[in-house]
Amino acid sequence: MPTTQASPQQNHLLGAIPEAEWERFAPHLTQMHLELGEVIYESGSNQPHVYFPTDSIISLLYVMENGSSAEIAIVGNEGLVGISLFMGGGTTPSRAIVQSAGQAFRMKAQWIRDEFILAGPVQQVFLRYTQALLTQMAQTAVCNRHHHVDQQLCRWLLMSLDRLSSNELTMTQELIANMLGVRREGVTEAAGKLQHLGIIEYHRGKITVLDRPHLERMACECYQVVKKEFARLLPWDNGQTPSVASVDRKTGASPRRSRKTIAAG
Amino acid sequence: MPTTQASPQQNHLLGAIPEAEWERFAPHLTQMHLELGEVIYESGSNQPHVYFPTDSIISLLYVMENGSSAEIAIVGNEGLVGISLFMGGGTTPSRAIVQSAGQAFRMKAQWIRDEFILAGPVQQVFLRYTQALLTQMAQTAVCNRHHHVDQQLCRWLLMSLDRLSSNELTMTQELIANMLGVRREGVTEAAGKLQHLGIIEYHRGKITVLDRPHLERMACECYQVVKKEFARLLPWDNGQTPSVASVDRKTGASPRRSRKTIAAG
DNA sequence: AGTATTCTGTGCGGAACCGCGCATAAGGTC
DNA sequence: GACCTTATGCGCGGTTCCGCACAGAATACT
Repeated sequence: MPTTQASPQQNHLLGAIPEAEWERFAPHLTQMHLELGEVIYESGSNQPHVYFPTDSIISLLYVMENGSSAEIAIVGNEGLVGISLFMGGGTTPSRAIVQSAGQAFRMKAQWIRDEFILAGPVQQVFLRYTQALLTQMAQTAVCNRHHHVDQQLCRWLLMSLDRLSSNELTMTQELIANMLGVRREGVTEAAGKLQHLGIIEYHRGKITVLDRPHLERMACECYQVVKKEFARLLPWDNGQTPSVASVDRKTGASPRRSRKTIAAG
Repeated sequence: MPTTQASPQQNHLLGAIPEAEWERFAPHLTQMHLELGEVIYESGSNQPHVYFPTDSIISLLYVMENGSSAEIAIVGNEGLVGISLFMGGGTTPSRAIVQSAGQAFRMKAQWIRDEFILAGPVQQVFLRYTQALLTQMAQTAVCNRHHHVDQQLCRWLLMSLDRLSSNELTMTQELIANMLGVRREGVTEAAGKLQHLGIIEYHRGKITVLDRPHLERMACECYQVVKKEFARLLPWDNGQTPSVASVDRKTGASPRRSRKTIAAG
């Protein structure tokens, strides 16, 4: 597996860390390749690292006693996995699993804690992200209650798409079903409809989105609510255009600086 | 309406603030009476205060475009309403509404921010609570996905009960239905079953819990998951016995101090 | 006391999903 | 090319919940 060199700033949270803090922060980052299906973090166990995905996607999901599961939230290059480390709990009841293979940077728990305790800009950025994540979870609850599988599939595809640079997902319907917490056949049916409408196209685990605007129209309001809240809370991160430096607004985060890569893991 | 004098420490979060910080903190608290149905906070609007319920209960719920709603989380004397103030966002997409009338203390947004920015024990306590709240939301999402109305009603009754000192709730089935995001008739049916089993008894908006252990057995695992996580994250708050000083564990929170009441609002 | 309002109970048809079993087909492997 | 594994398609009966309509009963109002 080629461990491509990636820039830490491809993760928007890392990209938002001001120069002064970055000097302390960067040396402790290690690049990782994350495999599809890899369990980054198991429910209730101590989490030794915080992960900052660049082109990978990680799902937080809860697995019930009877084995069925449901996705709580999804994390890509806009966020990080491991908030319990700086929030104080150390563990969470959910599992973190790689939903789309790719690169991520990670950092030892202690370094994060040390930086966080300084209560500087890094803390502010992480807390804002935590609130955004909270909104995502809340909206997932609402969506699970009120919306149909068809709409939820659209929302899910869009959220995954936002966290990748391409319009193609590598993901079987079975896995999507596990994330959404529904039957595989339910996803088959919903995906079939979308394919007939010419919105997506898929073959054995490869889903290509052909008509994104249409997909957005078919999704429930939940998608937009979460997206807007992320844009509001993390204004430097304006979704679609990750690597373009954007104007900072009243957050104490300074603009991009020269890029440098970090030793690969 | 009799504005009974209450002690701020009846709120477990306030009760966990160490003496030194308390000196700064307490003078800015004002006691309030909250009416049933009162909207403490409206979706997207700026929130001028943080609320610390003592014997009131506040629900966070999201109201959809079509008017239907779903509860995201529930806050009683174990917590606070208004985390977005110190998390950095200032607003949230959800509404906060009084689900059970009673007393609460509140504090101006700016005072909370000032205290929070000191990054001391108060910050630690609030962040731990935020993580607990996050768990509650996550579990709500799971519960909405997988569990039946019967089980959810049990969970909801238990969670409300935990936040009150009595075993009686003032709450119509219609309101419960709005919280759970289901039909009123669904709640009628579920509640009817519980009544037939002798677990609860209700008459026009008064619900009395007769057999709590049985209720717990009928609830889904979600209730225990959230409860345990609260106990772990907020160890001074051991549920059932609010006003008993308990051993502190590695949280920087010191034991109870002499009680004093604050000017009523 | 009489009336209005609110809360709860019930029934019916329909929609969305579930669990299960099995058929088909697309790729990988040798 | 033959085989095996994996992904997707489809059908069937059953359950849960929805939307709607309406009836009875308890409380509030005047």
